[in-house]
Amino acid sequence: MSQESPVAVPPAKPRRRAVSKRSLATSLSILDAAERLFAERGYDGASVRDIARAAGTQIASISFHHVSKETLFERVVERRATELSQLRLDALSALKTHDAEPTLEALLSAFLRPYLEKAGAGDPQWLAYARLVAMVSADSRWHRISERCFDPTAGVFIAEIAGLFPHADRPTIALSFIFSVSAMLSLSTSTWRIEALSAAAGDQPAMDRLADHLVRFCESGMRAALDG
Amino acid sequence: MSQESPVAVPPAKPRRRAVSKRSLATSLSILDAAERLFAERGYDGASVRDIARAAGTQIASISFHHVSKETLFERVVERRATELSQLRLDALSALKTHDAEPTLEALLSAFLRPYLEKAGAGDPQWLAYARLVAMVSADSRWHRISERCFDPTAGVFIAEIAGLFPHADRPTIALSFIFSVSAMLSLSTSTWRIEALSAAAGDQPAMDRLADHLVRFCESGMRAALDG
DNA sequence: CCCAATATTGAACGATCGTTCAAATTAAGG
DNA sequence: CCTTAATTTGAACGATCGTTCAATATTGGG
Repeated sequence: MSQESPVAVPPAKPRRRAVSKRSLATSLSILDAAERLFAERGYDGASVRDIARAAGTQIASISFHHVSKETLFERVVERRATELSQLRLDALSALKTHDAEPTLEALLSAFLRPYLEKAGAGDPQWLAYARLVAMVSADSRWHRISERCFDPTAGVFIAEIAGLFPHADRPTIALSFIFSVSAMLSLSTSTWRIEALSAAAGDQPAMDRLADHLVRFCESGMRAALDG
Repeated sequence: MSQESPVAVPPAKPRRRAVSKRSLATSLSILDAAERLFAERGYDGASVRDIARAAGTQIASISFHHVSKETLFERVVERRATELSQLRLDALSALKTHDAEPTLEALLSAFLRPYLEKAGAGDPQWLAYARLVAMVSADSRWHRISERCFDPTAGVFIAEIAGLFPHADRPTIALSFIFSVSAMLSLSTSTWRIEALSAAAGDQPAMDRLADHLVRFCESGMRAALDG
């Protein structure tokens, strides 16, 4: 309201400075630790103190870099979701350049395989990620994340599948698609994963067999449900 | 160590008394409220205070009737698991009296339909239950519950299916079975359930179509995965 | 009906939760 | 190099967590 001096006030340009390498490393290690602990114990089961300890920082750094626990969770999910969506859409466009009409198996493969390959490479962060997706899909609390991160890409593939089954209505196709996605997620969420998946992690042939099994299951299941 | 009086001590028989009707009602309403809140918010997300308030009792009554939050959770899961297992095994034995060799579709139907019929009857408690099962299956913390409540019955059905596919090895059959179960659970855990399942609850024809769709999907998926 | 076992109540316990703050430290830009 | 914004630190906040306790009320059995 009052001016302390009559001199011309400089436009007060708050110059932005580049982020330091250390700051970026801190922010990243928090995301990694949060991803691991959220996947292990769920959103409410993982405390920001545990996350900070696992990341090797202070709890206050989490608020500084990621605002709050809730936005931290959203950023953890979003980070890999965008990468995974890109891989799926790339696989889809690669399909559409080769053939005029992709097969159902090819479409399902384009959607299902990118994650399985990431998890099969043995990256524990990717193994944890599927459990996060399952949590987000199941909890209405995270409905916003689901809409923003997963639904658009799923919609593209459902539309493609709809082209192959002109006589099937959209809800029926969507239902079959949900069956397929949940079967994929079960590879990471079912407890037996220790003896099957973890043994297959880094073991590419075993992971390939798992992926083949899944694609064959979903392809045939869909065809039976949509042809009738 | 020291005897206060030399008189013969009576054997101190602590006579058991019957539980009052009110006490039983309290214990039940706690189980119901816990089932609803655990399913809505997860184990860590639901507080015993919220559960007590929803049940219309005091928090201390929860400890009195159900020891701790952890055993309360176990009892909530166990209650319907035993009922559901019985329904499934009954359906299986009914199958085996009619035909010498049940079909794959009949086996899957015997396993999958009992829950869908319970949920389809419109009981919100049964609708919530599938979300609990999904939580238990995904969280290694509840591995003990899973082993005790779900694995035995699943093992029986997997053994039956193995009889139909003599050339398929057990792990492959188990994997296909997990795909099927996760597809069934997705009917309750996927967020779209509000508009589809709840609308279908009480609407028997719609629920029947959902169940038919699921059984057809799993039957065909399994056959494709196990025949190859 | 009376007594003892059972059940409910209301309050409190210590522990941990997510968040916030001022002070200290680090590093980028002129 | 020096200034200053960016970042890290350690401590503290109020709120809520699961559990426990003594006191009170209720109920079944003789």
